[in-house]
Amino acid sequence: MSENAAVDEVDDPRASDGRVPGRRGLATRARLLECTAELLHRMSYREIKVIDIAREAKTSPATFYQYFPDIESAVLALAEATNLDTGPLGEIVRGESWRGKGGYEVALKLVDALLEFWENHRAVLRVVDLLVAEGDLRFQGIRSRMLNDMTLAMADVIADTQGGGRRTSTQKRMATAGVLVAMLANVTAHRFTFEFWGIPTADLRRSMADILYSSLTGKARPKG
Amino acid sequence: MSENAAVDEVDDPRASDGRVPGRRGLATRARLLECTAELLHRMSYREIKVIDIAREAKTSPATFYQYFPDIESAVLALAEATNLDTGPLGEIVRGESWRGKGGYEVALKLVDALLEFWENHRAVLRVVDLLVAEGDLRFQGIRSRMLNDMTLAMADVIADTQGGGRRTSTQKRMATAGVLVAMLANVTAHRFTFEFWGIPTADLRRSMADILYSSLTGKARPKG
DNA sequence: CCTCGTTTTTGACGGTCCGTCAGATTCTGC
DNA sequence: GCAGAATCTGACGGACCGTCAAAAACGAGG
Repeated sequence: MSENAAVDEVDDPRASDGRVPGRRGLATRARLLECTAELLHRMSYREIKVIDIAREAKTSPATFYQYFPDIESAVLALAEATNLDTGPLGEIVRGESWRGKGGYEVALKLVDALLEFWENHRAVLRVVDLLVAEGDLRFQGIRSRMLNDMTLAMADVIADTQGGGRRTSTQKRMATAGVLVAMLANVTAHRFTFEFWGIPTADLRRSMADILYSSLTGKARPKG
Repeated sequence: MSENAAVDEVDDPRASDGRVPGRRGLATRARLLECTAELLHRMSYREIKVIDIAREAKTSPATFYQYFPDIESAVLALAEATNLDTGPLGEIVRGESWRGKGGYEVALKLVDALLEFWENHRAVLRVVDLLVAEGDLRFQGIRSRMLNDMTLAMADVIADTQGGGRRTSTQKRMATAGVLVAMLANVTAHRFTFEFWGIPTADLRRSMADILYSSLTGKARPKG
């Protein structure tokens, strides 16, 4: 029930009293989202209080509650509003052939694109991951939708390069693709942790490409 | 500074006023930890309040603060106290040969052991992951120590089965091992998410074993 | 078993942030 | 420039926090 309300909230933003906001209201709402994004860059999600957002937006806490039931919902709306389009990543997977010697280059390209994508949306993605970890289904949904395209593309590559669907079921290919995407997303997000631990990003990049290439094509990484 | 205080807290539990607790005090402290663990099974970490733990332990909030500065520290102590020994997992990696046809069986065995390990410590590990995601270095440390053995073991396997250290540097092998461990830990932890998404654990298990096997040995998964 | 110093527990309090509501303020069409 | 709708806000009760001084429980020595 509360979940449905939140979903509606995103599609058709209503004020807390059920009326549809007009120009001014929508502007205020947008300003609140901007300020939320701004604060996410400055401090960690857990530290952000409603009063902080209100102050930043030069308004009062009560106004915040006019548009969002809580901070989580505001961040949800922000994540929906942010352009988290991984289409280009899916296209890298699909658009070039994984067969032959060029395949490994595609793997590297995908890893690089993913690292860049993460860098561009660091602030929002960090919170999305966090709330997914907390088991929030709404954010689980955002994350799934975001990565779905890439996963499907990878499953296709597996079918293409390995037995064309006769040797493994669609479901098994999806499992492998899902595991790979989870790996990529997780390692990318924790790049800093690895560096702190003494593993440079360059090596990480190479390792991810190796694993990707061999798991998708079924062949060992080409030498060199 | 606050971090050092917390580390000391675990090694040598002092009360908030700096004195060392006696028998009765230590018993109370232990009871508080038990109750924290109990609550972690019943409700999500975020929902747990100091007053809940105090009520459960049949004491007052002030008593809680006598032994822990906050809930996070109590959970930290709990995680330290819980036996999170992944030694057996490292031994699976090291103890049997990955060469030849038996190698794939070892991969399956490791994945199974990991799934079981997670199941056994679900409540605590979930919180550890959560707080790592929030960037807490103390929990990062716990997690690293926990998975370290397995990572080193995997790096050794790579050296053993692929070129004996001449073809790749130690650092690169550690990067690959680190990525693999991150993948295993992450997928294992989110098993439920995958199932919700329509991917059964059986397929996940198979995919992880495939990726493990091919990445560690450099060979494609044996047929059958 | 009483006394006294030490350890442990607790009730009570001031503070922060939450979430709500009724009334004040601003807008908009006429 | 007025009526009614839309938007904003000050003020409040409530949950939980973290602290402190004082009460209670303990236990060693007489």
